[in-house]
Amino acid sequence: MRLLQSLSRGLEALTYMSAQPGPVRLTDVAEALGVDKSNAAHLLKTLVAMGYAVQDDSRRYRPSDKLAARARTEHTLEEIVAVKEAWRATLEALVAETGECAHLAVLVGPRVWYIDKVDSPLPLKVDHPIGALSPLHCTALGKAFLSFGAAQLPEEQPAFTPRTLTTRRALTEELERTRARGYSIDDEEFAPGIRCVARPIYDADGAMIAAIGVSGPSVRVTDARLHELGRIVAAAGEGGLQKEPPQ
Amino acid sequence: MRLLQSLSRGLEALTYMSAQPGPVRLTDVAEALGVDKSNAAHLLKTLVAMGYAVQDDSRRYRPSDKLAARARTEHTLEEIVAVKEAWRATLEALVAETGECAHLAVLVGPRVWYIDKVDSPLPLKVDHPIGALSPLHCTALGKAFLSFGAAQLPEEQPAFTPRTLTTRRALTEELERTRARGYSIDDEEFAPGIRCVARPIYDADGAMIAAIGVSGPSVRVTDARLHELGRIVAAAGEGGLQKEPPQ
DNA sequence: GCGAAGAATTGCCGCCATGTCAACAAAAAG
DNA sequence: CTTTTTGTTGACATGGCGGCAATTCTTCGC
Repeated sequence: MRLLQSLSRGLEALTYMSAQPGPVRLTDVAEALGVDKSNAAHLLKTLVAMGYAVQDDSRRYRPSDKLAARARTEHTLEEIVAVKEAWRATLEALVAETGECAHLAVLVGPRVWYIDKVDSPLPLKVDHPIGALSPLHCTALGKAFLSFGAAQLPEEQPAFTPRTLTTRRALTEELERTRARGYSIDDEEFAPGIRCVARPIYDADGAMIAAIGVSGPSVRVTDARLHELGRIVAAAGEGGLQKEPPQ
Repeated sequence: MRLLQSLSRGLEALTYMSAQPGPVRLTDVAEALGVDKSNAAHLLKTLVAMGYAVQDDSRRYRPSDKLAARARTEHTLEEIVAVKEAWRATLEALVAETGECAHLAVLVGPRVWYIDKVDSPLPLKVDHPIGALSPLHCTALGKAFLSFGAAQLPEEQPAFTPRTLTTRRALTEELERTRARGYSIDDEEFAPGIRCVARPIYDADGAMIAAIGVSGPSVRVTDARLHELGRIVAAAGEGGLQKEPPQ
């Protein structure tokens, strides 16, 4: 079996850098790999050009922060916190405009994790606490990830209310409708009396990084109001990040 | 600038695999990269031999699960949420035992991000909301990451109170004391009237993944009480995860 | 501020590692 | 069971690669 030596050596350089506590010099890599420093330079330049390493200001190299994310199809904590901070104003604007509460969530395995929220000022309100986790198949934020992001429909779709969609077929059709609509809907599927809409937030590479949504009690959110909220949420987003995946 | 084509192509194969939802066939990689399938075979065999890809039973390839671990300076969201859920009972036990509030935080760039908390039942209490971010150099949770984790001392250490340590020398000495003690201390350095202690939580590989701490108002937390809280926090932790790095 | 030492970059050249092709083997599909 | 598709392997030609040396840049010590 023939292996490619240049590829092996490049990956060895990457492995070496990953094992070091801090950024490394070019000569360190050359010594560690037992190659000429000009070759080490070519290796490192290639890793940088391909996005697997970065070179900092002091001419040192370290593995790219995107390396893990690239491998796991997941974003770094810093990217997630950056989105949370960038979209805070949009959450506040949504609450100001709609009177209902607004949430932001990320995907964690088969669940969504609420990372920010702005409460409604009204006495009757929805409240998903920051730090809470919810399922994908019966929440608007979760359906956003299933429709527009990398989430996979979990093996089981337990019923939370009489309105929960629990068959693969019903959910697949619902996700098709969601994609066509541009925003997802939870119509009292997760909790009785609560209706929500949500839509994706994409990163600069066009991957879905978060979902943003608005929730209200069903006594206030009529059918017409639900779709109005959906359009408002679909149009919201001026946090300096892309709203839609690039063509 | 000359890049190494074999290395580029190998990394392109890795990137392609990372972007696919499931394992890929050899011919998929060959088509995606526009190379002959025998070359794709050599590329993939090399990635497998170097530990960056694995081949499953159906002759398909996917990025190695260790890819992220090999290169990462960060944990996945699932690992973080697993820690949060595993340590919830410990937070509650700490509050029951001490009467003060307890927090859990992760490292995000040059800050800590509060991901869980249990409030003190007393009317005078500390409250860092879940989702809040705080600096490293003047919080107990942050100092835990600086002492026991991968955090680097930021370039600037602004004063938040008259007690904030703001020189590199003073902070380096404080972090040495913290390592010797086994828990970190914030002695009204971040906010007047608030004292905190914290200690690291490690993952199975011995990397620090989170910090857990207890905070109280200084009118209640005397010098002696502060160290007592430190010892309690240092001894806490029965969430099924390691408390200390492996030898 | 300057000179020395160390680190990094760049151009060149020889050669062997690599890419392609074709034949063959194995697995999947009908 | 047969056909098609996918994967493997050996051979060959060549251009991509590795090392060397010169040059440039950065850091360090005085």
